[in-house]
Amino acid sequence: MAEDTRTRILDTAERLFADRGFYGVSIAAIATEIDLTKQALLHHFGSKEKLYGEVLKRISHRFELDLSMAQPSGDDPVERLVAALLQLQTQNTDQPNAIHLLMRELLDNKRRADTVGTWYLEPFLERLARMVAATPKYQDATPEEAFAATYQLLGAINYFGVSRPTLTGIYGERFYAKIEADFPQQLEALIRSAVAP
Amino acid sequence: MAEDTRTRILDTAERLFADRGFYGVSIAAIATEIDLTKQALLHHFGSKEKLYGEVLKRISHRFELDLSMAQPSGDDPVERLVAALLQLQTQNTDQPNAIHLLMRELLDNKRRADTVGTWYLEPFLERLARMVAATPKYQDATPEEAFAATYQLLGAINYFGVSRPTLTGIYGERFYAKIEADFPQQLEALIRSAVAP
DNA sequence: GCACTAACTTACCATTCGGTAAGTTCACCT
DNA sequence: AGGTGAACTTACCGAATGGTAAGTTAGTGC
Repeated sequence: MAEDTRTRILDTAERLFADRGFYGVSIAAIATEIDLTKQALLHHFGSKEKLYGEVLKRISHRFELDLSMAQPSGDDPVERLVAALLQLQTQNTDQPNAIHLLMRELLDNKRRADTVGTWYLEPFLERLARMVAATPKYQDATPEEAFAATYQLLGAINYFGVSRPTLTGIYGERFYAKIEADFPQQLEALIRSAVAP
Repeated sequence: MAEDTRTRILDTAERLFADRGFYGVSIAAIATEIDLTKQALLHHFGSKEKLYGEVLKRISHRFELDLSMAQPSGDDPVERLVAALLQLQTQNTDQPNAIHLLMRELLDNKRRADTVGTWYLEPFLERLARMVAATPKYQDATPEEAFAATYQLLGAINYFGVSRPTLTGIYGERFYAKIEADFPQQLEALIRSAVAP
C-alpha cells in the first residue's frame, strides 16, 4: 500500500510538473489531487526538490529501459539509426508528459545543472551520434558535423513532441491527428535523406 | 527617460523570464536587478501578467520585423525555404532569450492559450508550409505531409536553439562553439535533402 | 500484549508572493 | 505662481508557499 501511494504521488507529480513546471505547482496541489495532505507527501519525499528529482529519475529509468528493449539490431548503421529514432518518436507519442518535462529541464538546467536527470540523455546522444558517424555520408566528416546532423534529427522529433497543445490550438484536433499519423513516415524519409550519400 | 526605464524593465524581464519561467521570477526580483522598487515596476506595467504579455509582444514584433526584412526573394521555392530557415537559425543564435521564452510558451500554452503571443508564429508557419508544398517533392503530397516535413525542419532549428546550456554542460564551450559554427551549413544540407525529389 | 515503525494528521511558522493605498518629488505647461 | 501628471517611495495586506514539530493510528514482529 505504501508503494502504491508513492506511485500515485509520482504519477500526479509527473503530470502536474509537466503541465505547469516546477514553480507552477505546489506540493499541496499535488497532494490534494489524490486526497492527501501536503505533510503526507512530505513524509514520503522529504522536500519538493527531492520529489521533483524522483520524478525525473523515474522518467529517465523508463526512458532507458524502453530504449534498451528496442536495441536496434543488424549491421547497417542507417537501419539502426532509423529504428532508434522511430522508437524515440513512439515514446514521445506514448509519454507526452515525459517529453514535456525533459524539455522543461532543457530550458531550466542553466540554473540546475546539478540536478538529476539532466545529462541522462548523454549516452543516448552518443549512441545516436555514433550511428550517424558510421553512415556512408558522414564517415569522413568531422565529429562536429556528425553531431550537428544528429542533433537536428533529434530536434525534429522532440520539438514536435511538445507541440501538440499549440498545433491543436491553431489547427484543431483533426488536422493534428492527421499530422501525427503522417509524422513517422515523414520522419523516416527525413532521416534517410539526411544520411544518404 | 521614462521610456528608458520601461525598456530596461522589459530587457531584464525578458532575460529573467527566459531563464526561469513565469512562475520562477518575482516582479520584485526583476525590479531590484535594476535598482527599482517592486511598486515602481507595477506603476509602469500594472501587473505581472501584463508585463509578461508586453515582453512577449515585443519579442513577437522583433521577430516579425527581422523576418520581413529578410523576405526571401526569387521564384525558386527551395531557395526561398532555405533562406527563410537560415534566417530563423540566425535569429535563434542572436536572440537566445527570445527562443527560450517562445519555447516556454510552447510548453505552457495548454493553460494559457488566451495569452498574447501564442499563435504569433502561425503566419510564419503557414508561409513555410507553403514554401515546402511548392517544392517539387511535395507539390503532389497532402497538406499534412508537407506540414509534417515543415515542422520537422522547424524543430531541427528551434530545439538546437534552446540546447546551448545542456550541450555546453555535457561537452564544454569549445565543442559547442564548433557545432554552432557547423550548424548552418549542416542545416542547409538537411533542408535541401529533405525537399530534394 | 507490547514495543516499534511506517503512514499519516493537526497545528503552526516564517517568508514570499502579487497587489493596493496613500503619499512625495519634480519636471513642465500655462 | 500655481496646477497637473508622470515617476516614483513607504507602508501595508491577505493569501499562498515550503517546511517543522508534535502527535495519532494501525499494522507487524516477537
